[in-house]
Amino acid sequence: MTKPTRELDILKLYLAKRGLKLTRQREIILAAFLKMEHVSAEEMHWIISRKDPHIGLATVYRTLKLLCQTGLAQEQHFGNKAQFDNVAHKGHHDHLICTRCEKIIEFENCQIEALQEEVASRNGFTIHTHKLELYGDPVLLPDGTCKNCGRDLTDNTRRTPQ
Amino acid sequence: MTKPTRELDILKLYLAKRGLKLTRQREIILAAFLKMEHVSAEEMHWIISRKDPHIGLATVYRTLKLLCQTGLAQEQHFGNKAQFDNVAHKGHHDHLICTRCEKIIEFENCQIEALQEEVASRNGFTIHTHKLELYGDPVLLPDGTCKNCGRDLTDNTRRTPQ
DNA sequence: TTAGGTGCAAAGGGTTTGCAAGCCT
DNA sequence: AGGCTTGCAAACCCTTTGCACCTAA
Repeated sequence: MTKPTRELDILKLYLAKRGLKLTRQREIILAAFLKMEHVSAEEMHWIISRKDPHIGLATVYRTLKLLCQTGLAQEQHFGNKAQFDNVAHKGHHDHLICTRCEKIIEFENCQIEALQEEVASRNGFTIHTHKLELYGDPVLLPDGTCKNCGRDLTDNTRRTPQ
Repeated sequence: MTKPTRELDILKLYLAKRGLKLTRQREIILAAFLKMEHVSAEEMHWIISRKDPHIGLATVYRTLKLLCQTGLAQEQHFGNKAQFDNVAHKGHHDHLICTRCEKIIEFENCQIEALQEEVASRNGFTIHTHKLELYGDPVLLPDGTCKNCGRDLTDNTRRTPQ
């Protein structure tokens, strides 16, 4: 039904190992998930509704959690909403969040990670995972439009850190 | 009623400037807040219930948000719960979170912050604030007790990153 | 055939809001 | 006195759960 991928194999293996099943819904959700950097459950629900309008939101939640268990996804909370990151494609990364629009830029920086390890070991811990979010004001052009998204942000209020 | 502090002055000024009022509830909550590094709304509600059992949870939420606006507090989300950090006392800091118990260690690291600025400016942003959480496994002693909290953690499951 | 999975709707937990009564200034 | 605040309860939002009906293996 879906074209075979390395990620599908990972999922199949995970399921087989514990007697779980590969369903049509899981295949559809995985395929959609692999096409993006990150999604919230509701976004995913909306996206796959075009493939099959009968898949329930609960199934989306259950499947995205499942993908986290396989290591293909990673859950991140922004405020009170959760996002699921596609780790399979890009590896671990951090987030630079625009405080004026909804844009989220992903990045990675080895030097920062190294310093994190240092802090942790100084405190008697080994890092298992981490989360770094930078909340930034975009540089605006003279006319008040955002250099990044092009919108006029003169009067916008800031998005607060979460 | 409460002993005067620099923080109380900051709050008074903020309120006066926009025609808001200093109430008994706000004084009680601020005084309690200044004694701790961070609190959740429910913890705060419980703590001040000893001073006045009639203060509602909604008032606690409203007041903690107010403290964020004054710059005395900063809201941080851990999973689906929010914590309010006492910025007034310690300045900005990051969190090292034990994945085995509920312990949260606060730290700050200038080198990491400098690298963050670098990442942001490379992407056309100036950092307004940030959030860094390290999720770590504590070093266990030979008998399986945690070097940090002293509890036996042999069989515990991990706390997941949020 | 038989776990395990699904959809739906209801329950949950944390946070916010509407409103009448209460309190600062 | 007038408007900001409060407490209470209901509303909200996102997420999880219970359950009878499906479905992969």
